[in-house]
Amino acid sequence: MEKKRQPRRIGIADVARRAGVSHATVSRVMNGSFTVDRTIASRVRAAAEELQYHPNPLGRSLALGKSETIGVLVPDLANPMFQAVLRGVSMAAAQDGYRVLIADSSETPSEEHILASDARRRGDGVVLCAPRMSDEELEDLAPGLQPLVLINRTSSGGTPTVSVDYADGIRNLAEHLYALGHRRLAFLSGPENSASNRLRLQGLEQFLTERPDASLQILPGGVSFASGHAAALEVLATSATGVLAFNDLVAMGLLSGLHEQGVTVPGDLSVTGFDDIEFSGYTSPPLTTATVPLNQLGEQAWRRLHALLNPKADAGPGADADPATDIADIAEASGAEGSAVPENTVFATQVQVRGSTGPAPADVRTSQRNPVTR
Amino acid sequence: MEKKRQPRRIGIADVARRAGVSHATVSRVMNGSFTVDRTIASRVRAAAEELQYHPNPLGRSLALGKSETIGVLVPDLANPMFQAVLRGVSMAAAQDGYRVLIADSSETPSEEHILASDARRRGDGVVLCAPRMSDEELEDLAPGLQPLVLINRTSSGGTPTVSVDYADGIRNLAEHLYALGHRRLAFLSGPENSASNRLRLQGLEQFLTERPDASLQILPGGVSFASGHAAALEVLATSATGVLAFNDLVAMGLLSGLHEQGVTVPGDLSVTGFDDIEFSGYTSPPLTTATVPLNQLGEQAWRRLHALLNPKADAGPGADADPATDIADIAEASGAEGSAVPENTVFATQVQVRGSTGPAPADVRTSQRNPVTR
DNA sequence: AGTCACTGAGAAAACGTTTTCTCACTGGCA
DNA sequence: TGCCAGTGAGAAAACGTTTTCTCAGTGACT
Repeated sequence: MEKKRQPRRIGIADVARRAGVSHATVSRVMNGSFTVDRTIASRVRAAAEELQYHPNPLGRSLALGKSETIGVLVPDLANPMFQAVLRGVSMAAAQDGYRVLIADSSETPSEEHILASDARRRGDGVVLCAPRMSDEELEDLAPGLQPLVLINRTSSGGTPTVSVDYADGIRNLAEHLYALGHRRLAFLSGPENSASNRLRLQGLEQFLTERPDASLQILPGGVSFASGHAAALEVLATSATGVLAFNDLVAMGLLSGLHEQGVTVPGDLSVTGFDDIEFSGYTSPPLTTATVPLNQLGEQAWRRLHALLNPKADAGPGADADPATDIADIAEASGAEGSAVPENTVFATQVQVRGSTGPAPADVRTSQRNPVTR
Repeated sequence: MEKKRQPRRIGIADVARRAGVSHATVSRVMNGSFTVDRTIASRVRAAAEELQYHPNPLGRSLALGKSETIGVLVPDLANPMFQAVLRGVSMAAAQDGYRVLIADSSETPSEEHILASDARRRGDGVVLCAPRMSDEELEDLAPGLQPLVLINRTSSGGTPTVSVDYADGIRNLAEHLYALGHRRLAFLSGPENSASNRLRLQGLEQFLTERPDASLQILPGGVSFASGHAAALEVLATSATGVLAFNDLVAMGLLSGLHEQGVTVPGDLSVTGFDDIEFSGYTSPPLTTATVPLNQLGEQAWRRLHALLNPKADAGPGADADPATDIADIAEASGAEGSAVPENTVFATQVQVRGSTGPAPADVRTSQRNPVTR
């Protein structure tokens, strides 16, 4: 029989044999080392070309101790907000020659631990995007995940965080409604253990202290279009004239649900979203929301991670050569003084006024509605 | 000085040493081999637990020759259609314990080659989602990418393809407009080398032969919201009363552009999209479109790839309890005979009538409009 | 002419697993 | 007691690279 026609993919050994040199030399040539004779180098390159040789990334990663791949964990890939963030990370990482491994926990906090660990081990670092796990769990997990960057969540261990000023954003939205005459507001809250939800609540609290004549009712909500849709009746059961939804998705669901109930927006009720996802400008009516630079959020997360992965020239003179000591640098830097560690970045939001908000109705609408039991 | 406090991550060797056994035994225990003594096994497990040992996936992949990771190449992560497909693949793959590496070519066909090859080499297989490269390039590339599954594109080499019946879909949309009285139609076409665009054109051609009294004008378009927006004036320059957009994104852009021009939809002009992306039901007016089961598209792509990766028992009765056998069902269902090679799956679409289409205007609208030069 | 620095390439170790091969040991049976 | 099958675990090869170490060869300088 024949010679077992090429059972396994061609490797560096084949190239070496063909070029009549050693593995080492082939490796040197492929990696652009200039310590190889011109003629030999070109011979190797020719052999590689003829054999269509491409180095196996696995072997390469193992030897190099890095895979130029990072993991990104998101709570739900169906959510446009996370899609946008993921895209921001991916684009920015690609720019620097890195790839992204996606992990979707499907809004299941208990899965996050495993997914994050796995994603981390398969790459050089990981980005946790709005993880839903508890603070304790996050603290436990974070040290083992380094290099790690968090989005919309913080951890004590000096882990870089990229986040959005939700408190300020929702306060501004509330102010916007207040300025339109709304005094009775409702908030469709997000997941219990969502950090960004807590921030929104803080912002609203501040709003309430600043505007004593305003009232706020907090309704249990969710994070999806469906939960917004489902909340329509509950919203109508309140006396609120302005509703702040947890995010655009919820707001859009609410809009849809209200429409089915024959409620006019913003005539009867004003609605705001949050995030300014791509299509929030094209709902009917277009959604008033707080713009979040989602792509930049991802991009910045990558920047941070990249800095962690390449702790290159930033330190002062007399930098030591041992790469392992940068751990010490990191530990040290997290201190108070203005050393190498960057502050956590917080993105500001901007109120984007569209059609879903308008002046508070003049008549007392509540009297016309059935206060649903509860 | 100290003992060089754990410079590298702990490996199988550390566990072996601690448990007083060899690497091999640790490996056996970790992989659930039953050929290990109970007491030793538990000792190993204890050691692994204490050391918080997790096998390095890189080493594992190298030895096993597989990484349980696949690559997915999409033309543009910003496009909700591809997001949905990606999600479908990712969810389904995760169900089977696989991860997804994303590669976004940013609608740059020349990049696809490199990105696809890289993604392929880093994983066990790859899904090419609507690649924009030329047929020749695809034919060249496909053999080197196996195991490979194509979405909305075909290749000669027996590569499984999962696709959408765009021809039928757009024909049905055209019929829908025709039934509403529209006779002069326009098509905002997609990318030149998009296979799905060609299919749409074929479907429209068939429509024209079936409806000799209808006319169609083909306008160069694009794939994005922006291109739809930009095409508004050009559309108005035609005498068309019904416009078929390449996809929902373009249709939404067009809607937006038309709105700015003061054109009423569907009063003055009817508009259709394609794909039924998540938010097309919430534009103003809601978009009439053809529903494409995007998630299923991705899911099915994964099924196919999975079948290629695990060419396991599919023959004969004595069905195993493994739930994965439904792959065989699918293959059988689409094939002529019950053989192992699955036919390409084609998903049907369904016209989703919403608010953006209506009866053709009674008056000859063209006379009221300025025929723009060209 | 002899040493020395230098250049360039091969041998071998390293990365962290899995798996085949090999062999020591145990117990049953003749 | 001696043989044999069977069990279970260690040694070593394999996966495909990169990189350190080593050393042969070359030219220059004293």
